[in-house]
Amino acid sequence: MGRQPCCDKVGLKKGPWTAEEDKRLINFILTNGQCCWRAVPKLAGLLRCGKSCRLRWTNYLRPDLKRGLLSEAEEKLVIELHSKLGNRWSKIASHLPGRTDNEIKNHWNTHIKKKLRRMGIDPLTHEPLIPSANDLLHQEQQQVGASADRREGNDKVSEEQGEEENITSTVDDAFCTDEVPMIQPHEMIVPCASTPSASFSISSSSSSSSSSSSSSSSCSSSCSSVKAQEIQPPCMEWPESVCLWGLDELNGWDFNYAQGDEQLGLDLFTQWQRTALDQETWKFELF
DNA sequence: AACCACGCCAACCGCCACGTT
DNA sequence: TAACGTGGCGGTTGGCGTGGT
Repeated sequence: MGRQPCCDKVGLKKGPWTAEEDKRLINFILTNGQCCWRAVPKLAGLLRCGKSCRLRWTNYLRPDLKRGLLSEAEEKLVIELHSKLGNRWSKIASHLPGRTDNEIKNHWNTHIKKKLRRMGIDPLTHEPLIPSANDLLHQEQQQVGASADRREGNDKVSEEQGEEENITSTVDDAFCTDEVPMIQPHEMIVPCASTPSASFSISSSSSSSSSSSSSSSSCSSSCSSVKAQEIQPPCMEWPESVCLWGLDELNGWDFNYAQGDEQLGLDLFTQWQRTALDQETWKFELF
């Protein structure tokens, strides 16, 4: 039988997304909502497969994403959740608003794993590591070096260990997954007073990567019934991530590609730019 | 300045689950 | 119930940036 590829891969672009592609994808989703990923590239004028578009949106372009390193609290949460859920990154991500499974997975593999190992904890089982003969030898050699370091004044290793023992113990004491607040769609995008009637909310289907069922249900509705003309330009509070793109880039964007509702797209982005500008100003004031 | 090694992270790939026909 | 289509998930890869030599 053989499985069909998710899309016709011939002639499709791969690799890093360009600003222009991002523009098109964002504008398309702002205009039409998330629907039928397979059709998105065609409709948005992108030479990408639908899967790639979905990944780009959920992992990078979604307006409710937090950027930057995970905070200590978030890290604690990830460790605790991982001990309970294992490598079910999307489930873990659903407990961390604004974080994606990919991001958490990356952070786990690059930071947390190492930390846990340094603490003598198996990152897979969360049990204390049973060192092999080789490890013991290696450890012994390291301890000689470490004690030399300590003599120099900075006891980095023990400091770090102490800190992290603290982390796990506090997590064990205080944490309960049931108590983790889940961000609600309406909490991500705050309607502005100026457009109280705005019914359009992209967050309704993008609250988290685990909300697959809701996303598919919203898809069916937005696919069939929502026309671009019916959509009020959304008024949203864009997170900092959007602002980080820099105004020059935003101002340089144009939305004149063929399929879209050009005026609507323009309105949407004018609004986006304005909000971005506001937040940029706020950032400047902050610094 | 040039080279190399390493770490990080965005993106890809393949499999799976689920819904529809 | 089987076949198929689609979206989602988790593992892996490769490009890029950075620090060291």
